[in-house]
Amino acid sequence: MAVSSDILRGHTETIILRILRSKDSYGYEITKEIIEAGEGLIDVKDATIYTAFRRMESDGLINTYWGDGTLGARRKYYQITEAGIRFYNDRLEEWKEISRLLSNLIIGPTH
Amino acid sequence: MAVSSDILRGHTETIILRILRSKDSYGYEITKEIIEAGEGLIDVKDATIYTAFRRMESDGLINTYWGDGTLGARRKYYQITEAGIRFYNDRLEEWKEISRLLSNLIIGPTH
DNA sequence: ATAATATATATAAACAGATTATATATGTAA
DNA sequence: TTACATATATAATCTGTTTATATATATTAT
Repeated sequence: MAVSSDILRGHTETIILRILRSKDSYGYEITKEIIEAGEGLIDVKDATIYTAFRRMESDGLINTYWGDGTLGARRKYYQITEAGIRFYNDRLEEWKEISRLLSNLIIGPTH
Repeated sequence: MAVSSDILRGHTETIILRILRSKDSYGYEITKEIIEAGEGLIDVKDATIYTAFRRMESDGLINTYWGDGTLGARRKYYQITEAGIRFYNDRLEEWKEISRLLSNLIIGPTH
């Protein structure tokens, strides 16, 4: 019963960066973390995360390195860059304003 | 200094329906109303509104009629349908949940 | 007068982020 | 040994938004 995928659109990079701000992580873990926090309402496809990674890496928002390949399926870790931190901070401030404006627009003045 | 157009994506129809819930309106007026409520942060192109109208009309969310064409530029008015009201109510409840979850995902547990 | 601007609608083509479908490979539990 | 969870990757497709363009009337400034 997940929500329209357009709802996440434009927030995917911000959410990934928020997670990477506290610790390095990898695609599979980030996907699970978003779905868990979404309480059954938010779904993210793995392909969305991996294509976002490519974009963010070429934009200089994240760096990447391979985890210890000797055990289990190999993990590719991502690390937030200085530019990524700045990008996140901008988007965070933006969200605080935008969420208020969107609520005004969606709920309206009668409520 | 408007925000990424992806932020609005998926909310456009909900916002239009919220406006039409209180009174019939037309494209130009709705566009101005959204931009004004957006306090300089939210921009919507007229083409976005008009293409949304087409979609919503074929989905049965709105009906249309021409305004009095004898004065000024002709206006095409839109009216919300019963299906449109139901659609809006669903999206409104959805937004109340989603905005909370998005805040969790974007701001994180440290704040 | 006439140029500029505001009001008003419409649509084809381009853009871009998300999904679908598919491929590959390892570890673990039944 | 079958099934499932873990783990990454990308080409093709989908879809809502933007860009660009066209058309037409009303008002304001020069």
